[in-house]
Formats: sequence, C-alpha cells, structure tokens
Amino acid sequence: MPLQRLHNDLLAAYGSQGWWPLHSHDGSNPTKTGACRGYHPGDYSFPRTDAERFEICLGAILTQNTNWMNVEKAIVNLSRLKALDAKRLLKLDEATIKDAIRPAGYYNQKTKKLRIFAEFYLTQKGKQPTREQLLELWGIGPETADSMLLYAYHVPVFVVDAYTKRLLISLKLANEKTTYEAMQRLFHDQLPADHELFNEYHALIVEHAKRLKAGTATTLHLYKHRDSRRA
DNA sequence: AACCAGGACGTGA
DNA sequence: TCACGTCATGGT
Repeated sequence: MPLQRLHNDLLAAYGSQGWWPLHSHDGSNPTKTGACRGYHPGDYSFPRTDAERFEICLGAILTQNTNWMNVEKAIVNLSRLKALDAKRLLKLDEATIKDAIRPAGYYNQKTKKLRIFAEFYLTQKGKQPTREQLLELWGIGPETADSMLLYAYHVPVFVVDAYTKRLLISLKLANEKTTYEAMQRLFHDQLPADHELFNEYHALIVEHAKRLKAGTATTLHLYKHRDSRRA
C-alpha cells in the first residue's frame, strides 16, 4: 500500500494541515508555507455552521487555478459585504460581486459560477448534494465537486488536483493520460473511506508541492530523493 | 520580469 | 474523445 505509507510520511514531515481554512476561524498553522490564516490543525469538525459550509463551497470555486492568497482577499471582501451567505450573495448586483472577487482572478466567469451555485445551494435547503448534481452545474468540475463533498459535507471522496497528478506520475502510479476518476480510484482502493484521512492527505499533498516549488536547490534535492525512494 | 497558482469550459478536428 | 485556447489577478 504505497499510498498509505506516503500519507504517514507526509504527515510525519509536515504535521496536520488544518484544512479547509475558514475566514471566520482565527486559528493558524505557522508550520505551513504561504498564507497562514483560518487553519485548524487536527480539528476535523468544521464546518460547524451552515455559513461555514457555504464559505467552503465558495472557496472551492474561487480557488480554481488560483493561488489561495488571492482567494482569501476575495473572501474577506465578500465577508465585508455580508455575502458569505447564499441569499445575501444573490442580492448583490453583478458588478459588486465582480469587484469583490477581482483579486481571485477570472472574475467574470467566477461571478457567474458563484451565482449559479448559490441558487442551487438554496434549493438544497441544507441537504447534501450528490456528486452528479454538482457536476451538472456550470462551473463545477470533478475537483471542485469533490472538494465541496469532502470538505463541506465530510463525504469520503479523494480530491485529485494538479499536484496529486504530478505526484502519482512521479511515483509511476499513473501517467499523463490517466483520467481523474482512475487516479481517484487509486486512493479509494488503497485507503479506508475516512473523510478525516482524505482531508489531511489532500492538504498534505498541496503542502508538499508548495514546498517543492519554494525550496532551495538543496531542499529540492532532499524532497526529490524522498519521492523517488518509494517509487 | 516571466511564470504560474488547490480548473473548467468551448471549440475544432 | 481530445488537444488546445481562453479566462485574470497578484506573489515570487
């Protein structure tokens, strides 16, 4: 079970990551790279409120191909507008939403995506959506849907992102043409269906990838060695 | 000062 | 199906 051991090693190396970061939460994780606000290491009880659940879903859309630091700015802006709430978000005009989420990039597309999701969210009335329901929505693909299910609804689905693909390829457990679902299956087959495990594991992969990018030449060599050891 | 972030969609072949 | 262009800001 190479993926089981990889999780153990990443956790030992970096510690609990405290995902999903919440704007309302004042916790931090100083051991992490980059933005350090809103994390809650070792506590998997979030979201605790409907507002927190909605915030996670918005963040999942806003972070599409975008640095989380930029997303935080957009979320702070929405918070000032009291718009981390489906009804209140939908009361804002288009230009106001665009202006608020501008730092997160792709603001024309993402404004449309947020509105479509907020409409859907209201029709759910707190009920947990299915993966198929989410994928039918314009602007929500497999990774965003799985991020919402895992981090907002505690459904044990593994989130496969660009970092995960690179990692699986570097470990020779997949190649460039392996599909999203096939990569997800690797994790589902080798690990117990535990939302806390999947939460931590995906966050650790992101942290690992960030450190590879930020690392010095010597650090980079160290991490590369760690990866190839278990290939 | 290029490069690229916790992707998804539209298009043409 | 699939490869490729588009969308956009901000940190390093």
